[in-house]
Amino acid sequence: MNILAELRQRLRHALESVCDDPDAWCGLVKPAQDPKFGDYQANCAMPLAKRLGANPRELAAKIVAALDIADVCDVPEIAGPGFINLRLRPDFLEREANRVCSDERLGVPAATNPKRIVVDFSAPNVAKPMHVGHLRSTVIGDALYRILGFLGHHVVGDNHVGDWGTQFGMIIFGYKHFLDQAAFARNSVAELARLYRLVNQLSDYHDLREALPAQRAEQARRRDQLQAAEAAPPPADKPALDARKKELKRLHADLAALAEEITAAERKLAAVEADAALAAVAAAHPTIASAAREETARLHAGDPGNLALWRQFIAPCLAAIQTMYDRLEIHFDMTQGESFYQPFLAEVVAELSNRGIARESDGAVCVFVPGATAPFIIRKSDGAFTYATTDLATIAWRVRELRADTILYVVDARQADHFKLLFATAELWGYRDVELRHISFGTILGDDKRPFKTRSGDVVGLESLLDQAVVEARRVVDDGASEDTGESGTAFDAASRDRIAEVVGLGAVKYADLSQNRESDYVFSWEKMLAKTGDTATYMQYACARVGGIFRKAGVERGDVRRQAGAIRLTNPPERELARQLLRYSEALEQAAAEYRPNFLTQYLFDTANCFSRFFESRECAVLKAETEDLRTSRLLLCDLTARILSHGLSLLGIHTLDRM
RNA sequence: GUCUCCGUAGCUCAAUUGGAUAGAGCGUCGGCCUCCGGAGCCGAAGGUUGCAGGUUCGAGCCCUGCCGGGGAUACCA
Repeated sequence: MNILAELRQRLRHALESVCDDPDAWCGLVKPAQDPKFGDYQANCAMPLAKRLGANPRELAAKIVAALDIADVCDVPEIAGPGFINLRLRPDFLEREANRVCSDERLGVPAATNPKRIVVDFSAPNVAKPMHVGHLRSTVIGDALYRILGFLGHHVVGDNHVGDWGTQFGMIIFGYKHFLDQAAFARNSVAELARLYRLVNQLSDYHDLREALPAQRAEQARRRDQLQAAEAAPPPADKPALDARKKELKRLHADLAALAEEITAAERKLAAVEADAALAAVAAAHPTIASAAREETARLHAGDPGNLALWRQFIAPCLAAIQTMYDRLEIHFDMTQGESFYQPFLAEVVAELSNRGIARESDGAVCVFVPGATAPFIIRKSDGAFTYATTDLATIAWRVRELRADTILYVVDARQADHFKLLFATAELWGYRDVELRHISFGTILGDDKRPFKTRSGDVVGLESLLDQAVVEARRVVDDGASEDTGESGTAFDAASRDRIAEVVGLGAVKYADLSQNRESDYVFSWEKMLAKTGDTATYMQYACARVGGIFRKAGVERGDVRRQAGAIRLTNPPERELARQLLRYSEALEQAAAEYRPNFLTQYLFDTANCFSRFFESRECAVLKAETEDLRTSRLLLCDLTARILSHGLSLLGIHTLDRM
């Protein structure tokens, strides 16, 4: 049972006698902020009284009188300006706890009207190695996929990989001109990545070199402009003075940004020119950028040679990213990249054009969404389609073939504008029944608060991050963190230690990302990623291992305790707190699903492990040395239920637990 | 220029969408293994929620204006 939902339902009935729109108000039942206010609180009396012109405390009393919850709560208290405080009855808590104990679904009801939800996540560019930037989409998307699935929805996980864009033109060009046969034979993916980087670097080189004189001229112009502005006599009145100050500051900032851009360009140029061989290659291919674009165009036009190369490249690239997913245990129901939608693109453009939704502008075919400044370009002036076109075709396909009710795009916040235009265009096109949602997440920043890079300027590879996390975890295991207990680290054989390190290490990385509110940017820190104390997956895993320890010491199988005749009894505060917390699992999942925010679940799990630790350490809650046999069974059941919920909750985040660690 | 997001404890982040005395973790300081696993527990210090107004019973959250910082902004995805 979802207790919160139940209380809302009860309140709704009570409100029927007070107002004519109870549905609008019953949502104002919330978990209490402070234990002294009870377990839940209804905050509806104040705003409702205002609307009805009544006294809020009197209205609260009226609501309480109409409220039929004697079987669930003690008599409600009315506090402060009109809060209705609800305290769950001990016998209700016991009854529910015992019910959940024997419930496969741990008290979480399945959705009564399941939806068909497509979760579009991860979506790396297959031509490039995965890096930390891919972690958020992958991990958050996977968690949402699992949570929504457990809640009973029909979920389709789709990895919309980038397998058809300009990067393949670059690789094809690189393959034709710079291939190292031996390296390709040894490790095709690494060699393709090298070719991509090389062509990219050379294209940049020429572009930057061409742009540099103009940039320098611009820099000089702005410097003069700034000097002139600074030399001008300061205006007398305050507003004008402020405006001038602001203007000067802006000029300074612009100039600094430009200078930085020029420095970066110079550094890139120098990197090529310092390497004689590289400089020679660059000189030999002055039009490399357009040549690469032409290779892309030929591929898109169906050129047999390029298509054959593309096929040859795509398989090992997909296999390479698959090893990453295997390690992270990320599952997709389909991996349908951009290339899949290629046959539908022309039709999308034709239809939107014919229906007057799109029109030509400067040679490109665009949709001008009312209220938006930038156009949504569905065909470039050179005739090529864009990812806008692909995304539209993808919506059509998912609605037609998958009967999607909802499509979630787990994508970086920087693409918010793109999705706004995409969704608006889809609506103009007639897709009004499908719910399209951008599950946006913030950028990973470095210590300098700018998008994350290592000192060398490269992004941190995903694999090395995972490796380091596992190595770190292995070190803790080898140190024998729990050596005092008689279950020391040294008691584990090498295979067990590897397993523990892998579970703990990967759990730490995933949890660090999931416990963050996805909307906010966050500063990447190895320390945080590798942490094993505090609000970490390790903390929950440790709680599970402690439960395992208790049962080992008791010589009892966890499943057996559940099947025995005993029952949970709540005889003191730590037991009660723990039980109440365990009964909230359903609420936590609903909340996480409603906002598509896994951090609500991590928060719940941390609170739960915390409740358990207090229970575990409390002298009044000894399990094995409980005062009576009944109490011992009751507490064993509480331990078992705690571990089941922690374990299950973590599994929905893609994180394993261990019986011992 | 326009649009958009953000500013919370020394640091990294929460805050149940307008609720009661703003919470965690890390770090710092002080207590806990004669007791089921110390990867733990208990406690302390630490805040004018960037600033100034406004809306109301009530504001970190909503409105206005400033200050500061990201991001996006016509043919890369």
